[in-house]
Amino acid sequence: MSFMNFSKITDYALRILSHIAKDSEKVYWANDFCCKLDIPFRYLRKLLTILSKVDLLYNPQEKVRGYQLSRNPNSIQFIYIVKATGDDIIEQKCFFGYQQCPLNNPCGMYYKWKKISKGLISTLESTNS
Amino acid sequence: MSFMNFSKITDYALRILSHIAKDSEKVYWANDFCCKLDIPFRYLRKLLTILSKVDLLYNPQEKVRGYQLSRNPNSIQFIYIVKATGDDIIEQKCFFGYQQCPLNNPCGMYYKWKKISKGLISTLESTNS
DNA sequence: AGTAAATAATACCAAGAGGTGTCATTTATG
DNA sequence: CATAAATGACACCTCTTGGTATTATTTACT
Repeated sequence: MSFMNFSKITDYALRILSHIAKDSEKVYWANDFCCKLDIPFRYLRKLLTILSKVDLLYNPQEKVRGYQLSRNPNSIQFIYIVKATGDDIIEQKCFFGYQQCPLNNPCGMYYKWKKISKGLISTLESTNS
Repeated sequence: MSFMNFSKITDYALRILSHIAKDSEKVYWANDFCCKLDIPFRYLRKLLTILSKVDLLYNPQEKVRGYQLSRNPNSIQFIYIVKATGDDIIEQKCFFGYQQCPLNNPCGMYYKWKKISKGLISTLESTNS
């Protein structure tokens, strides 16, 4: 059922970081995201913790609440967010789902599929807010 | 975790139908697919029944075992197989996973994403074996 | 007729993703 | 100091997908 879509957690992470990037000086609280970004509150809180741990977000000063981007928004590629939240298996499987092609030579889908996934990856690499 | 990949059932269906297309005159049995296509036998059997019901496969003569394509392989687009096995939600969500864009105007990702998914869809539509 | 092989139908099981509840900890503020 | 608000940690629940087991039915073959 999930096809050409990111997992929920990746979607949510992209929403959050894009939202923060709009005003990267501000310190955000969980409440700031909850309603606007349509993410269940408890799940959001869990996700924010995860994003802090992979160093995408941080608490701006020790012992102060809230979140900010951990670096310049222009330096955070979408591909990094996607990988950080688990969707890191791009290109690993062939079109037919085999871990490695059971044929000796690439099948007819190989180049078509390669082209599509390359296009997506380059888009994710070139996008940062 | 599932990103730029079809669901298992779609993968399997594509494997099966592509395999049959190699010799569309032959009558295939479940056993013919099992090992070659790396699909668990019980699951394969269930899937074959599904593919019969959506009219991709059929039992060639009433009261005869086995499966054949229900039509000319050249007329079965990959997109049809993908949709028949449930992965039919292409293009329905925006890049950020919203069911509909919460902005009034398309966001910056809209056209990039559209381009990618259009590319995939046209590939699936133009591929039939 | 009897048996084996293939399929249908159905229920069940397992794992992972998405989501919730609860409690403890930390800091700001009165 | 006491309280409220925000966060962290952790256990737990639910739903879907992928996969298995069981039984019944149908047909070919002897």
